[in-house]
Amino acid sequence: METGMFNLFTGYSLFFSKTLRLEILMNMIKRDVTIYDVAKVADTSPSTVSRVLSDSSYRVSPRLKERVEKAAEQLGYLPNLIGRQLKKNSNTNIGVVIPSISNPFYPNLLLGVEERARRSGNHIFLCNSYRSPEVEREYLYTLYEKQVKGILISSISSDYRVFQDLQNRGVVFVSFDQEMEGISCSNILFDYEKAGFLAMEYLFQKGHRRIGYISAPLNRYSRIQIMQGVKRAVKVFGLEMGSEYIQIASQECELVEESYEFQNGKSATQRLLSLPERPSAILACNDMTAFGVYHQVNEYRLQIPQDISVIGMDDIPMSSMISPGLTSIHLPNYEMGKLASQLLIDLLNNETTQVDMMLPPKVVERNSVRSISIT
Amino acid sequence: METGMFNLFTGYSLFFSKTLRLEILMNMIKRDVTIYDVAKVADTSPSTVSRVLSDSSYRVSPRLKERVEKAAEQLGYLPNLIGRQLKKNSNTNIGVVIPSISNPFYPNLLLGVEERARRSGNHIFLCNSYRSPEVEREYLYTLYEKQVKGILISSISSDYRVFQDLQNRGVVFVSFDQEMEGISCSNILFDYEKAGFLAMEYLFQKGHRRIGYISAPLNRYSRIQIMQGVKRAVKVFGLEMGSEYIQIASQECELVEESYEFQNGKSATQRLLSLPERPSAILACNDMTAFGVYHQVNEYRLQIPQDISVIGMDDIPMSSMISPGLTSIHLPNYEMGKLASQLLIDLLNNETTQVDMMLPPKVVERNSVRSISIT
DNA sequence: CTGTTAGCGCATTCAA
DNA sequence: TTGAATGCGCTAACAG
Repeated sequence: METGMFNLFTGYSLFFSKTLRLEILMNMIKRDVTIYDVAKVADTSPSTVSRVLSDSSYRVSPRLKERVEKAAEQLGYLPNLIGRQLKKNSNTNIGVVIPSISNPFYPNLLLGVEERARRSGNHIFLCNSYRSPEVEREYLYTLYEKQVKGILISSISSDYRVFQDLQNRGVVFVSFDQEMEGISCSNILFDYEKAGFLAMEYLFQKGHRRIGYISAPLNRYSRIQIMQGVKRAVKVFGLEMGSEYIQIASQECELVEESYEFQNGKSATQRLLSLPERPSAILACNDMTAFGVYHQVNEYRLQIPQDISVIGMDDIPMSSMISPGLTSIHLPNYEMGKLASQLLIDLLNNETTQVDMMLPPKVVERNSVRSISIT
Repeated sequence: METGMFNLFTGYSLFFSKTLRLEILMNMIKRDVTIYDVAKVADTSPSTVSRVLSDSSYRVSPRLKERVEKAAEQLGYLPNLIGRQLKKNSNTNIGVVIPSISNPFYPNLLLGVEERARRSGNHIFLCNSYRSPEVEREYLYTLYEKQVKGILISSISSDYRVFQDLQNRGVVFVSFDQEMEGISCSNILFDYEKAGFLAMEYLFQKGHRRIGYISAPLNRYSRIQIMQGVKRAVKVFGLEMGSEYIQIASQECELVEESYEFQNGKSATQRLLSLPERPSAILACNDMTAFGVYHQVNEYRLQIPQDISVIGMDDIPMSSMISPGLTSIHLPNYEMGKLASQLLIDLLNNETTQVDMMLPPKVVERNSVRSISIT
């Protein structure tokens, strides 16, 4: 066994073999092992240990390198990333701020974010704002205090001073699914206008002329855009749809969002089906609302799509499981998550500059729309 | 305007008014403002600033305190929590490790975790293991390196050396939904055995005697427990159910879990409906599987619950939106999230010791089970 | 009550 | 190629 006896200039090693020294050390420390401990065992300096173990590009002789690695292994050394972070003023954490993970729109998106972030060693702070500007604001500042440099956000706030402030402090934002007006940052959006148009076009091509549209309150980017797409389609295809066919929920408490949208779908459908001239098809502003339509149609003892056609938007996983399968406009949220994550990381590394992205929707055809032969 | 002219012992303030000093300072620093900057402006020492701004219990005179707060405000000071963390060797981050957030079982659970964590200033690192032991392992070690002291986990690994190692290093684990065998940590579980029994009991009381049970592969705590509950019910109620009524999927690729479960529900239903003596009711090991049952029953042009009854488990949000509403065994996952979070935080604060919790299921009655009059 | 000082763990400049 | 020294921002002895 190689001993430290020959290392005349290190006090410890003069008397004890390396393994003995190791044991003494390990008994002495209840605290975590640091590069100093590793240095002691490997008979070198902390700086060298740092060079070896933080895979810096710095040259270290193979012999020493090996000694350090062995010592680190023996001691079960794991780096303290907080120390590194304080020193380097950089980290591998990103914040994701969304209204609520319980909205089925987000899990897949988040999966995309995480998948991409993980590949570059990044971790995700998940922040649910619960649709409260105060909670959102609080989270953003805490993230900043935790030195998070990059934040992915689908904001519900309209007070952009917070973002302005944090941007001035160096935080990089990428906004997704919601447009951030009045502030300059990268946006990743679905082309909701096109989505609205596409849905109407699809129905038109299937022979539908009297179409009901059900929307949640027009207080968000997505909803406003869809509405515009719908209106454009009405004009382009020369549909004669009175305003009674456009059901926009009045703004209410949306605390439990999913159930709210389901209810909205139900009640709006009730109104549409009570019209003197029933629509032959209903477009819902999202799938959850479409499920409300399904439910109400069912209560009326009508059949989808025989008696009435339904088309949704978002294409959440459930839409393929329900009977009949819900035809829906697919918004690629997993891809959006990946792109947003990628973009943010690139921005943080100065590998790109601000960009806006627009993701195209596409129709996913299932069994909830029937063809009408035009007479 | 109060000037520093009278503070004879501070070099700076001898010559400049406070506001001037402030401006000079703010121009000089492009970097973040620290307690040293605040101290300079407030004409005091960093330690005093720290005492004031980190709401320590330390007494500081009201006058000085106010001066410090004003200076901090003027400078827009925000604490660097990394510095604090390095010094105190403690933080307010907790890790949550789950198979995949896209499984609709988890979002509400996570919401509970986060809700509770937020109240104590904690942040959530979300880690999806994708059902890969390697990914899980990697995440756990990175969390440790980021000095996360508490981890909530629904583990898919059976190699407990990782947990052992990290526990030795001081990490506190709370396991939820999956039992961690061979390792000593707090567990929060649903009483799946009871849930299985309850479902069967409910069907029995509704007059059902020939019941089909559809399970995913018996490779997890939950599934094994449910199976036992089902078997106990069969015995207790004296049901004569041949093994052909118990459909357990063989172990396959479960990569896209939700769609897998849906498919499993479909194919198992097909087999059950082909039996010479059809079951009058089907119990599915979770709601997603039950949706598969719905789908297949629909393909057979049969009606739920008139022709066949269905009962699920988990009570995911979708179950109340589908038609007919799916009767299901409710497992309180939001509450589980809150409890797990609470427990972990208490453990970290040494305010409690290791405990196991068992959360009771309960039946949520909707419209997918009919009463059979016994002849 | 207030200030001086040291050090948490690490990376890096500088000197050897 | 290696090591000594410094400081990232903060808190907590300790001294006054």
